Amino acid sequence: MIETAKLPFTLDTSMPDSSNPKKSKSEEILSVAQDLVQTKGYNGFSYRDIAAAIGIKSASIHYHFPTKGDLGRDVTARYSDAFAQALQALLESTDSTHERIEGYAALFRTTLVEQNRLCMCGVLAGEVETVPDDVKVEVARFFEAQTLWLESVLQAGIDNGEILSCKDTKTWAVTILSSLEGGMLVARGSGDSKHFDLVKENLLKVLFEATPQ
Amino acid sequence: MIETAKLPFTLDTSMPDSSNPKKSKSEEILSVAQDLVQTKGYNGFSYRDIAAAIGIKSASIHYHFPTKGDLGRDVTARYSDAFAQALQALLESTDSTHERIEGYAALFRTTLVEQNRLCMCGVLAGEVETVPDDVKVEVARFFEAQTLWLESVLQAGIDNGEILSCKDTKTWAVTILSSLEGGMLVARGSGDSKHFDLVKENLLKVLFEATPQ
DNA sequence: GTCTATACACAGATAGAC
DNA sequence: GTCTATCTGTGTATAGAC
Repeated sequence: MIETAKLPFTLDTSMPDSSNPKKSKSEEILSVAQDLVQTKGYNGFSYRDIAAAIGIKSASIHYHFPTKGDLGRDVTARYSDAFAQALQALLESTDSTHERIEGYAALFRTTLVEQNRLCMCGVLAGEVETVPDDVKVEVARFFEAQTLWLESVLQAGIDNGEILSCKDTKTWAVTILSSLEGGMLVARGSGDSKHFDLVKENLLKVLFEATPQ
Repeated sequence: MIETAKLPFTLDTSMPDSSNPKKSKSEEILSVAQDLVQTKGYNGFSYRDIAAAIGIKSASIHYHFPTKGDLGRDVTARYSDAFAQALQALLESTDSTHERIEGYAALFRTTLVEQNRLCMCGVLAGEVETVPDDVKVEVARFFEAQTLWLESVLQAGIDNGEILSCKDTKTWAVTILSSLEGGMLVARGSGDSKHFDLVKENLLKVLFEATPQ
């Protein structure tokens, strides 16, 4: 159950018609923009790409998001919010630290394997020098939120004895986040998503099996 | 000594004049292009940026590299070659597996902290869908070369008893590579390179201290 | 090899009709 | 809200003089 946890902001490219419960145009734009950032990067798409994908003209996008910086800021904040929501749901779905970390990794895996995308903020971090300040701030906030969530989960795992190897929750939180981000990147660059699975499995093995010293 | 190992392809922005032993124009262009890819991404710079940095006109770049795809391919291949050279030198500088892995991590750290850049192929992996096929191939080759080198180093460490925790060299090779790539990315996105150090320290601690089961 | 000049497509963005 | 039309800047790339 946890294994199949999905981020609740999957792009519904399969339902472009009116069968959806009337998703607003702004939401539609943000969905497409999110997909484009995650697959092509901030500098790898244009308003015209978004417009073509949803069947309007690029000028219309400016009505909803005056500048690309506005769109970038909003799409990143939305991604962070959706992620935070998924993490909260994950927290409430189980008390098991192992299941929580598994579920956490599964969020990344779903993005990579099922959506064929990367973590949005991982991509943006790679081109952070070229994005507006508003976007930079959102990227930093995302990573901080991720580590804080992981730290609290790890601390709970230490408290209930599930985790023996972790002395510094901050260190392990950053390690988990970095390994998964890097695993996605290497998998993408290698064209083989199995690389991500190797990293994820090894990471959890080490975290839960290592002997405290 | 190993700690301060440097990649031998640092951009010599400090020496733009003729005091250098006559670096060719093509090399100069490649140096600037490398810096730009590592800091802004493939889609985050233009021929004009390179031209401005070395004091010529963008049209002149086309004489050396007809298309941006040509430049992208060559700069990526050059990066891979220089990296491979550094890895070979590292291999010959010590027999200690620990020192080798430390030295390996130091290559990434130097890039991040002293050069204020990311791994070129890490950046390119994030926008791989937008780069020419030639570049894609080079990126994949880079990651494969990295894992192969790490595997051989790990195997030597197993053979001489330095490493006890590693049963599958492929798994650990990809884990090390991914952790360092991700650590760079998270550090960059967070604006705090200490995050990289936490990941690197934890990674080596786990690899060399973990108990075999 | 590097230049000027230029072509051409596309980028983000705005004005005003509907 | 979306359109057409348009502006202005920038992108890659080429031609031909020097």
